[in-house]
Amino acid sequence: MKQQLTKLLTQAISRLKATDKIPQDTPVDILIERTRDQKHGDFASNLAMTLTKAARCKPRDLAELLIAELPDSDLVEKVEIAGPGFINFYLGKAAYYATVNDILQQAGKYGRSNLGQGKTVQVEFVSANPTGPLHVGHGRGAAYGATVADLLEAVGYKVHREYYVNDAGRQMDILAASVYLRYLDLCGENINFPSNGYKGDYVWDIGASLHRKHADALRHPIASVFENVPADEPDGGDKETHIDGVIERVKTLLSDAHYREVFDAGLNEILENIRQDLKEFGVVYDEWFSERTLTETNAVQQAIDRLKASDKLYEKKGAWWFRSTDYGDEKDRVVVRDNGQTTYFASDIAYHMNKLERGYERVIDIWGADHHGYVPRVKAALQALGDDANKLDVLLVQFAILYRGGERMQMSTRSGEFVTLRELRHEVGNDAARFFYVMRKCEQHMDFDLDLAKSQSNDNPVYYIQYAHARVASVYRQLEEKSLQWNQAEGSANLKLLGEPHEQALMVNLSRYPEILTAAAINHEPHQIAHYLRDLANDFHTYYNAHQFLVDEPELRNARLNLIKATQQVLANGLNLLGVSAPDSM
RNA sequence: GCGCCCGUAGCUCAACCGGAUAGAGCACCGGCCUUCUAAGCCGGGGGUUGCAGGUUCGAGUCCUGCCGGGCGCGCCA
Repeated sequence: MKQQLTKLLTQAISRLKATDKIPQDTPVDILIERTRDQKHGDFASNLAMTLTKAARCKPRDLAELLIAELPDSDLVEKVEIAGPGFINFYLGKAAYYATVNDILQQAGKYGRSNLGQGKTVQVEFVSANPTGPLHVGHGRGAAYGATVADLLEAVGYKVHREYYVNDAGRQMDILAASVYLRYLDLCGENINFPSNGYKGDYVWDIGASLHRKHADALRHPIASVFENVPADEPDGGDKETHIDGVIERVKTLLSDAHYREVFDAGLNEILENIRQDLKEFGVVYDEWFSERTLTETNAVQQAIDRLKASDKLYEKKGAWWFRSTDYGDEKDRVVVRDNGQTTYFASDIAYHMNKLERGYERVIDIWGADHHGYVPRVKAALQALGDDANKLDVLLVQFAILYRGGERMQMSTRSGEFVTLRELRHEVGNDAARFFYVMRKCEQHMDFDLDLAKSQSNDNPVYYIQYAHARVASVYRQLEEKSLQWNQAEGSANLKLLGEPHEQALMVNLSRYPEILTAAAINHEPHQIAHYLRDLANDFHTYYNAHQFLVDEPELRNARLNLIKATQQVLANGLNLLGVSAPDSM
């Protein structure tokens, strides 16, 4: 509808330009908005006000000129000037009857578009280190990322969903060492577990499966594992150097193959756990991209060489630094340490280079907000490599802070004291969790009160929306029990009988859905869908209470059945985009 | 100290590239089940949009400076 009105205004403008009422070269950006208040009609444009200066004319006078040049349209019933110079459009009822028919015809496709024209976009999200189960913080990234991806797909982009697996680096070595120590414990060794190791129960489990498979074959005396290792923190030492020392010893004692086996036991079990967890949450990926393959295929070295060749790196104190300050970063960043090892950042440069080499026209990274300082250096690297950094969008998701009993809960993976995503899902359900996570803008901090979500789950807006969907299904069950049938054609022919204010309001809201979906997709704002659905459900419940649908007159009955079927369809479409089920009974 | 995000009703949040009288839910008060599911509906009270300036026809929204909260500032990942 917006598009059609825009077309009308465009024609009016060009006619005014032709008569020099408006200078020919005036740039015109037509903005049409839904009105907030029915008194102002259905749509409004501020065009006359924005063109005031160029036309040297009062807004209201200009608005009058515009309206005079507006072509006729059967869509528009009335046009008025209001306030400081708004042009208000009042649509004829036929426009809304058409909406109901559209919805029933297009069904699951209603609201979708081809705005993206099949352009490829990669969405990378969650990408949590496989050092432990996903916690509730990751859950927000998962729900948000999955929905953003689905939204983009709904408006015509070709979407590739990807999880970047950090299966290399020090954190993974710490995990491997932790697993090995738990294994030794099960072999009967007496372990003083490092304060910086991973202490979660899942590490015990992995150690146990290792022990089931190898029995004592990988066992070494604990004394040799801690031989010459610097003291741990409780003993007056440093926990970082202590754990690094332990890792060194474990690597020395075990053969490469055995170390790799311990390492992979941890990695694979945790990754499988994450994969399953996300799948149950309705989050699936096209690709799990391994950081390790970047090293193995020499991609990291190639990226470094490329930067070196164009003088974007320099050597200082034995390390190689990237000149990210040349691109606006706060300081230069190390890519190769003085010990010869490449940094995580080096892998990330190679990874992002790889993303663009794969030909995506747009790349979206969804990160936790704590990584925001990282954005400038990644964009800097892309620029330095001669890529277009504007192809990359980094969306930062603020933390979800979990409260239980009014107390803020710790979410440290290392300590093993955290609420997992799985626990949350089991506690409040997948639907509620998915919905809650995307109810707020991603840059909003989120307070997630577990007690509230659990004890008052009936007040959860997701049930309110699902209930509206189920109620429609129930009406159709009643219809069947009364041995009546829904005649859609008859309903369609009698939509003009839907003159009640509740019916009008419902139809107006149904017609908004495509606009909401478009806006939510291009702005990466799933919460717009969530709020819209709440609104639509409200319109339906109000209507439901005010009027009987299964009336005796078949014309009116079928018209109403068409309307509520259309409503149910839009509710289902929206819920589906959010990864929330649309049940037929509750 | 520097950088990024946030500050809107008692609480949690909306407000469509700046638009008309800033809106919902929860909580609170009062009504509605003999009729398609009361997980619902109707009505009510609730606001100096953190503070102070600025930009303009118009500012919750943009700019500057403060105040308050979160996060980040490693040859960790």
